[in-house]
Amino acid sequence: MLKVLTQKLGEHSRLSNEDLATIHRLSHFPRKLQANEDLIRQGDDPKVSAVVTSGMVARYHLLANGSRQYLSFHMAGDMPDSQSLFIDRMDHAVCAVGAAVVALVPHKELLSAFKLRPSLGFAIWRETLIDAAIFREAITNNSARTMRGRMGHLFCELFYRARASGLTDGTRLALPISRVQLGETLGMSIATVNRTLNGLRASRAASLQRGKLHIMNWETLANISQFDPGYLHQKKPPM
Amino acid sequence: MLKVLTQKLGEHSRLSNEDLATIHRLSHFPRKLQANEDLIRQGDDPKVSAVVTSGMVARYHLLANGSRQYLSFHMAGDMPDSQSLFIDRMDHAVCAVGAAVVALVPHKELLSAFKLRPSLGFAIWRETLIDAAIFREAITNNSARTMRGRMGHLFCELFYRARASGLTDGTRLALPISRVQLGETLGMSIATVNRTLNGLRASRAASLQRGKLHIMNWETLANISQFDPGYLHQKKPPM
DNA sequence: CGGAATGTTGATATGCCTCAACTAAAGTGG
DNA sequence: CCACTTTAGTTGAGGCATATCAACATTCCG
Repeated sequence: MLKVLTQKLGEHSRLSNEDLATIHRLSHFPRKLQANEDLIRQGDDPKVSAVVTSGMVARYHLLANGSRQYLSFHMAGDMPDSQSLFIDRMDHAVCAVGAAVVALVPHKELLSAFKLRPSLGFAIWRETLIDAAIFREAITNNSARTMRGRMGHLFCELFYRARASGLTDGTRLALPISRVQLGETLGMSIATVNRTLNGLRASRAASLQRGKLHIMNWETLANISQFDPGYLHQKKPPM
Repeated sequence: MLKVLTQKLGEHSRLSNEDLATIHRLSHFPRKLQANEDLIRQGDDPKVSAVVTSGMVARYHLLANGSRQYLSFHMAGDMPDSQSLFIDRMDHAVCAVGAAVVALVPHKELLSAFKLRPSLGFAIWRETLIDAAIFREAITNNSARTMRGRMGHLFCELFYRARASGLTDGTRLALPISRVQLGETLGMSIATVNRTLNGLRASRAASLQRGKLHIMNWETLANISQFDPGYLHQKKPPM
């Protein structure tokens, strides 16, 4: 079940056999999440960290008016709450996007594993730094790009990351996200979400229908959104 | 010279005397930066990490059209390029905002210090996680708040962080940032930067003149921007 | 099959960007 | 130290992109 984690870490870090063995010795408990169910809430102080096993989860800020700002999306192998290892109170929440399964690993075991094998800790530290790079890119995306560019960039990133982990189906990716959520991710109104989606489909770049993202033309989409995968820091680019 | 670092880490982590001694044994070389000078460029692969000694530095993305998206601001004690410890190619640049001095510490020494004393590594890891929390807040700020709220929130955050490190002068803080940079931070045009600044001053909340941020009324400003410092994860809030 | 949630599209209003003209400040060389 | 140049800041007018509102269509789910 933690195979997804070693695979993910392998995308950017070199792990020794000892490191791998240490990971596979960690206890872990599966937890199934329904679509939209919260895994962690803002203000929580969890004693376990989650590794996504299947499906997709998202981080979000809960705003004063009750609406949300989605911050990032996480798929198989990702640790969406790695920060809770070292930070007590959650400053954001994590919920399932569509149905999902996570494996819960006790903080205590992770921390002693890091003390035993620093290189393993460094790999997960690196993973959290890549998370931060993704956040930075989101700042730029939502602040400096057109609506079209924003949406295209999000689609490029999600598809690129999923493809690196072998989660895509040719040119398609399961992305069970609503229009409202897309708007709360990209900082646009629902009406604009729809019109932008229409535009991308009309340009034969990408479409999102019934929870499936279809990349119609990668070149076009990457061009529209100025997508440069460097910030994902993968060892070998799969495209 | 690394005193600023131990003080900063002390804001969120408990360090043993051994940890402190290990930090003070690190070699470090000062580097003076002129206003606007780059410390690191996008694409670099630095072998040293910087600790800000005085002044302020900023991270930014360089965009295709030559303009910038500023991502974060860092003051005394901060490590604006801690990520380069574990990630080879810089996905963003770091420059001085006004004149600044940094202390450069070789990666090799930091890494062996972490292996020797995991708790020290964990403290700096925690620091990078707080950085990530600040990035997340910037996503929300630039995506979900009004122009007024955005600017107010940035001012609150910078002032709050500076105050925690004893870098403020009553209600004033040196913030040698131009209108253009402010616009490239908050995703607004220069004209809007000015009008928003006028609005905040007219509301007697805050003003920015000749590189000095003046918090005229903290309550008002925090209210305007829905500022909640929880995400900064400091042990004891100074206000 | 019925009700609720989600998605779609048009009309209208408005906040922000763009452009432009101007002012103030800072830096430079004689 | 002052004239000159350059850079940064300020403000108004106008147009446009996007939010808002509203009506309706579709899908989902019990």
